[in-house]
Amino acid sequence: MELRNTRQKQAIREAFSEAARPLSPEEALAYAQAHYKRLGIATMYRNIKALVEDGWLLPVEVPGRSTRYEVAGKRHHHHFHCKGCDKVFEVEGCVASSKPRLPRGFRSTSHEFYLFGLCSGCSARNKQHSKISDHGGRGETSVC
Amino acid sequence: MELRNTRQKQAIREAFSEAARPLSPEEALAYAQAHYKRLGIATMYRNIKALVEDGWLLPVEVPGRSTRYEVAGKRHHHHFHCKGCDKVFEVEGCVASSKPRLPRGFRSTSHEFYLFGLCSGCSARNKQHSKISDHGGRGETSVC
DNA sequence: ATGGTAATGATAATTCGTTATCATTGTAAG
DNA sequence: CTTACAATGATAACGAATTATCATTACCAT
Repeated sequence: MELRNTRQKQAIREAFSEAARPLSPEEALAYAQAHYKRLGIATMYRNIKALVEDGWLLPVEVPGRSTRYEVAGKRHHHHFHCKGCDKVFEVEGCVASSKPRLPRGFRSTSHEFYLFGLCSGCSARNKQHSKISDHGGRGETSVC
Repeated sequence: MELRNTRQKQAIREAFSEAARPLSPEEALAYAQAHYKRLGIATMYRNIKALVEDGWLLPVEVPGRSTRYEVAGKRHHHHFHCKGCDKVFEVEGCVASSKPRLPRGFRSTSHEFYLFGLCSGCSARNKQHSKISDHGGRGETSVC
């Protein structure tokens, strides 16, 4: 398997490379169809599965949303989920220092940090059309 | 609606109060049936929905899992998801200080921090029966 | 105690994301 | 150029979580 190099596979890899943010299968389909119009959703699922097994893609599980996928090998980072357009973005840096105290006997092996809010596009759109429901910061976020 | 005080409703509220951790509808059903045996799952879903609307319950969305619910009004905290038993626990304290830098125009309104690993029960069980797959810390967790 | 009706319980139906099926297509080895 | 068969595309099927349906139950104002 995965021995023939099809236009579909190329289009799918290009989609994830270009996007530079985690994509859902449906989102990836839209991006990839810009490269190869007749691409089907089944092929997208099949190839995502294969690319994850190959280690080329990594699943990104967002709370309350379906799984997104991003190209593997990036520096440690976290994710921002836009409530407006439902897109997920990468966030550079990390929530350094502090170490949460776990109850006795608990062993933690990994963690995830998510930010929620409005991306630049939705933030601007929101500001134009209504004055309410925008209580965000200004490029920075206080953590707790 | 929500004007009659049934044994089912009492049992459901007691279940969430006693558990002191976020419960899935199925988990909550098991707890509540200790108080009222003939409780059905449909009633659980109906009441969870009502209690969320009332603000008595809060949804807790865990990456890659179905939604859990916890009683509202608690101090700021985060969650620990046990890979062994799939239960979600509360974690006191927070990942203080640092502020991730967001791209221009992004506005963040909230955040979530998740820890993954093994709870005390699963950790002990794991240590007994096999020596592998436990690379956790000792009650503390380095963040990044 | 009685009765109107909110609430319940069993289960059918729905939704969403994903996987399976299978006839057809097109890559690439010979 | 052929040709085998990996891969695709359309869509059916699936599984899990949740919601809808509806006959029955039981809360509580009277």
